[in-house]
Amino acid sequence: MTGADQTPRATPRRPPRKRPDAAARRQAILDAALAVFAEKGFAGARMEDVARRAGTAKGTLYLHFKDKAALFEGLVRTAADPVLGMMEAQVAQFPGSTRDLLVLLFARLHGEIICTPRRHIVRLLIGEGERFPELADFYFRTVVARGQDLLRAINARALARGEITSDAALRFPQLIIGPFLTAVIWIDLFERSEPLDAEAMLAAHIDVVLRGLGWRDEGVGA
Amino acid sequence: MTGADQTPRATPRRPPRKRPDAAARRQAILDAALAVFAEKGFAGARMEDVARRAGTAKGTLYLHFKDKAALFEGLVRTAADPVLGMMEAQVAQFPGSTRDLLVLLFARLHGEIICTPRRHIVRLLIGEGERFPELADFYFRTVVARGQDLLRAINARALARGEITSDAALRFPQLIIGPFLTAVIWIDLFERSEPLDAEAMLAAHIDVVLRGLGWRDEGVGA
DNA sequence: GAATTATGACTGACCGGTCAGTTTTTTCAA
DNA sequence: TTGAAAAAACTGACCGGTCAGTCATAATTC
Repeated sequence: MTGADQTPRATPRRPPRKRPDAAARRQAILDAALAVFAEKGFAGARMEDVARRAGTAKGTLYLHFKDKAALFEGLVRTAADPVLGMMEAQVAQFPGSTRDLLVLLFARLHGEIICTPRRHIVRLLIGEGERFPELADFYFRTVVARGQDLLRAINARALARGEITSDAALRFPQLIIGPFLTAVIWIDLFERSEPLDAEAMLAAHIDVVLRGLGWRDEGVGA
Repeated sequence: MTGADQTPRATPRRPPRKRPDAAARRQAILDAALAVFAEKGFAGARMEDVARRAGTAKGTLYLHFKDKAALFEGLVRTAADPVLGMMEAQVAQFPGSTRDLLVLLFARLHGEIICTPRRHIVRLLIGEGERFPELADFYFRTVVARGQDLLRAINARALARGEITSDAALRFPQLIIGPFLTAVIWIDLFERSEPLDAEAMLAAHIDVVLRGLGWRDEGVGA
């Protein structure tokens, strides 16, 4: 912290810390919430634990979020939005082959989600989604639908460039994202029982799925 | 329990018992538990609801299961075991092509899991598994490890028959099962937002993945 | 009538959300 | 510049409700 105006410990009633501004505090709450929700699930997470970890009192949480569900929603929104935005931008102006594009995107998914606490959000949503339909709907609109559009765009691009021949992934983008989901789940649940090299698995997935969609190295026109 | 010394005074024909026998009651509890856990999640499920649905009092539950976690464990065990056993038997003596075998297995997964309340167990496990490590370990041993062995056996068989050339699915059985998981999750969470024809998706998956693994229609030897 | 099985009221712990009170920051008149 | 009051931010004890698990009692069986 700021070393200049540190007050001596003589007066215990006086917290020397300056108040963080609203945005910083909100972010601290979200960070704490991610950790606690990830560890305990939605129902099992205690608001008091979130508060303690964020360095605030419980009441303060309710100045920033209406209730527990709103906190969770805020969590999903802030975690997913930047990653998706970045990917959309990259797809929109990627010059190289579709294979290189997929390699890049899965590397992003690996680095930004699988290897970070963000992956817990995915698993959390899966577990709690059915009990909170409005949350599942929100997640569908905010993340899933956008992700599907992204995958469809990639597939349409590959078809147009003559790199692949099958439209299966256009009809079922789930076929592309499935192993990523599996990896997220595996790491959280079974890593202790049997470690998984997610990066190698996703690389194998790209190979298999592209070949399965009729991959030709240079495309039809080149 | 020896058959020789039947109770002298009792009527030889068993009068219809008013109380259901232990096994039937246990099954009734498990059926009720599946419904309630599926709807509310582990933490949200109330033991009293399970009891009411099973037609017993709450205390009776504790005559059959030590606590809530033991009930959940019993649920996982009884739901998964028969399906896996059936599949193992089928794979062990299947005469036809690997494609036909995969079609058959995914049809089973569709009919026995995706289309039944059993699919909720999968989703439940994903959501709650990290909070109950011993449950995740149990599930891994009971279901996941067996499923992997099954998939590896299928892939080894296909390689041996010269039907495919890639060993990717031997190294990562997750690539085969991924879309099935995705389908389970999708149906529970997003069916309302965007319906998914799981059967068609799994059919497309088989096509893509077999082609991706280097499928040859007749195998090398035939 | 003894043994087994079932019951459901009860208990103790837990937790989301509130709010009266406290501390910090801002405002503004002198 | 000052300092006093108003506004804003924060706190945590508390409340109301929930629920897993218990156990004294009752019902059924043999």
